[in-house]
Amino acid sequence: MAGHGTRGRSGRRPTLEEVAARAGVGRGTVSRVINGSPRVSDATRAAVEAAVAELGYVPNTAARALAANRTDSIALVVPEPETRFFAEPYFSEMLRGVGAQLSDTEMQLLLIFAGSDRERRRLAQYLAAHRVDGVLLVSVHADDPLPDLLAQLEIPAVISGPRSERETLPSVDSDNYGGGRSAVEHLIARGRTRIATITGRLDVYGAQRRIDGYRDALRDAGREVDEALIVPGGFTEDGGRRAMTELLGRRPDLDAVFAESDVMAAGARKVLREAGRRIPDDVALVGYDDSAIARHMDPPLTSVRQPIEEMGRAMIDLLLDEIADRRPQVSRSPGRRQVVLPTELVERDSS
Amino acid sequence: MAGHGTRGRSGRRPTLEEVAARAGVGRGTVSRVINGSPRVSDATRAAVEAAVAELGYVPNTAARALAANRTDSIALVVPEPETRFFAEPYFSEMLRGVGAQLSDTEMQLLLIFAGSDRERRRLAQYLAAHRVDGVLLVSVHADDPLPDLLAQLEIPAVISGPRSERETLPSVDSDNYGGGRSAVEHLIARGRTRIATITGRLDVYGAQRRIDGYRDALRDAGREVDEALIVPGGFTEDGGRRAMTELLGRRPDLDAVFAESDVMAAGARKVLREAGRRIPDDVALVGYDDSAIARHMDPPLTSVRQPIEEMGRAMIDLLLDEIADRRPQVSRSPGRRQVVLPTELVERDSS
DNA sequence: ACGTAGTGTGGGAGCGCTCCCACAAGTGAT
DNA sequence: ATCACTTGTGGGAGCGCTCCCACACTACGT
Repeated sequence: MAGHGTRGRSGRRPTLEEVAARAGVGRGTVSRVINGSPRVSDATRAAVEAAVAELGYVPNTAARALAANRTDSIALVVPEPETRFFAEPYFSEMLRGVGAQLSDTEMQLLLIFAGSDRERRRLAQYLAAHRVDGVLLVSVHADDPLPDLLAQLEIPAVISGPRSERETLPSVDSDNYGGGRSAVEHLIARGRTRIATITGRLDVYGAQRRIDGYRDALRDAGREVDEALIVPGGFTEDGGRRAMTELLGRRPDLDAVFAESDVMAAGARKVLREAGRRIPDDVALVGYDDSAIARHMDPPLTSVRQPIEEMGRAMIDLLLDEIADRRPQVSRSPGRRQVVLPTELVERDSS
Repeated sequence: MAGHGTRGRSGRRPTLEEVAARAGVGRGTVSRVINGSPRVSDATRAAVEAAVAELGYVPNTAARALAANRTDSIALVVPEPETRFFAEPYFSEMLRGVGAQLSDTEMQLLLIFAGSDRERRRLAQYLAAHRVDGVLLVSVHADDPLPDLLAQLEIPAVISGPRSERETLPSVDSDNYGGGRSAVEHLIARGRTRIATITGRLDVYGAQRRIDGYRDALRDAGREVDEALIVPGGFTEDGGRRAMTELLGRRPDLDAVFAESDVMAAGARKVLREAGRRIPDDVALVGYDDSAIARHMDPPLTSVRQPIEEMGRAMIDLLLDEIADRRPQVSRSPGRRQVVLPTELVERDSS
């Protein structure tokens, strides 16, 4: 219970200076050992390490940040409200990936909400103060001023879900095109002939890509694309419901629906059920996101899974690269860094 | 585009000293203005504020932390894996509450995962270094050493979901007892006579309280508690399934089930369906958590809603109090601070 | 013998704040 | 006029690091 690497639970914490005294070396040497510099003899290093262990020394981050002018922390900015980001699979899975990848480093993770105006002003202050070494951006709209602000302040940033095909920021995305495509190919393989799609918000790049996948899958299978079978659902359940109603009115003979989110699929399912269509017998249904809703739907919903956790990991990798690149003022980033990760179709009973 | 509160987008940021020079005052005075001390004349304050605005001054957090020996940040510790915490309503809602309440302050939020051993060691280092002013603990098991560590280090902490009825830490909880009670009272009011319950993990205090509520609701209605109608489901879907199967075997004539989580309700629902029981006609079903699963179930599931966002807010309130109380070494906390927030029964079609 | 490179190492300077002591100036009682 | 406060202000000291220059000391050439 006594001392032994704990040294006065309530007393002052030991400083570099004290470790140096204990080890019989200078302050600079201890600093070198702590920071893993190679320019230290083995004997000295061992002595310092012993002193560190005996005193239970832990570096003072604030002092380090002040002296070295870096914070060793990155921020995950959540453009909060009403975003799909807060929905089930995204948030927790991405965080899991981010956390896992970060646990190998000394970096800490800050969570910043930028929903309200107040929060956004606060964020701007925050960034202006350079309180983080880098920023992770998620589900940012095309017209959001945040990326520009970051560029202006020269703060490294990585975005998940690029805003367009010519995203300037390093980005991580899942293969929305491939995801849409695989869903439709699956339906075709199952013998469906009149395949509709309920799309997401058309101002979201990823949603567009899913539609592209839908179109190309049909074309490549030699099918004609019937524009009447493409209806927007805005990523909401209610939107899905309305879209499905619309579709049933336009093309009563459809036999499959690809909803570009599980939530919209849930809405569509209700309408189908009310219309007396059986799933999957009369109409096959495929969703997107592989959320809890999909797993618990009746029947369980076939859905496109995105590797969200991996995306989180990839974002951290990119960001750390970006930060490292900027440290010595030489060698700018070689070029754009865009990562696209594959999706996976999870087949269940709805198709 | 020029200067004007932005001052060299890539140049050094202005310091207190520079603001002081600009305003024609001393360093101390600027510090006082920045920190809202009342001991500054109005004229001086105005001059300083003008200088701050002109230079676009933002305090350097690291320097402040070093000099004042506080970090202005708190950590939310997530004892990651397999926790129910990461499931739908909890994580995002609690974070929303925490974030909202924090946005009124200068405090920043750190997210720390403490799932693996490695992460836990890192966390211990982190706390030993006093890198946060306070800690938010969520879904901690009764035998977790973390609370003791925090006490030893004298780091203020608040726990959500007390570990037992004599939790020593300040805590925030929802009224699990009342929640369980209201679910059962609702079923009684609906004329159900043989009401079973599928419980959570028995080592979780909150789960116990829900069972207490179940028991008391029956007793107070003059019913007898049939122990055979109480089966543990461990908070998993599979557990819910097994428990339901067991229940059907023991008491084929039951006409209502209170599942102490939506996930278990989903498992129970499947078994009921396979057994040919109609919901709610033959068997009424009530869940707990009011998650997406409940909203999207077929039929939509009556469920007990916890005010998770408010819980997050309350946790921050408690923690900030705790931190403030500890600053001047006088006046210890007057006593235990335990907050219990009411739940709400959300009635849907399953009951 | 005398450079001429390395290696290790010590410690001064300084990062940008807060804390607090010293002190000037004003206010009101005696 | 004197004393005792109160109010406002300036600036020294110091928080615990990193950076970097200066200085041994060694090990080779020549």
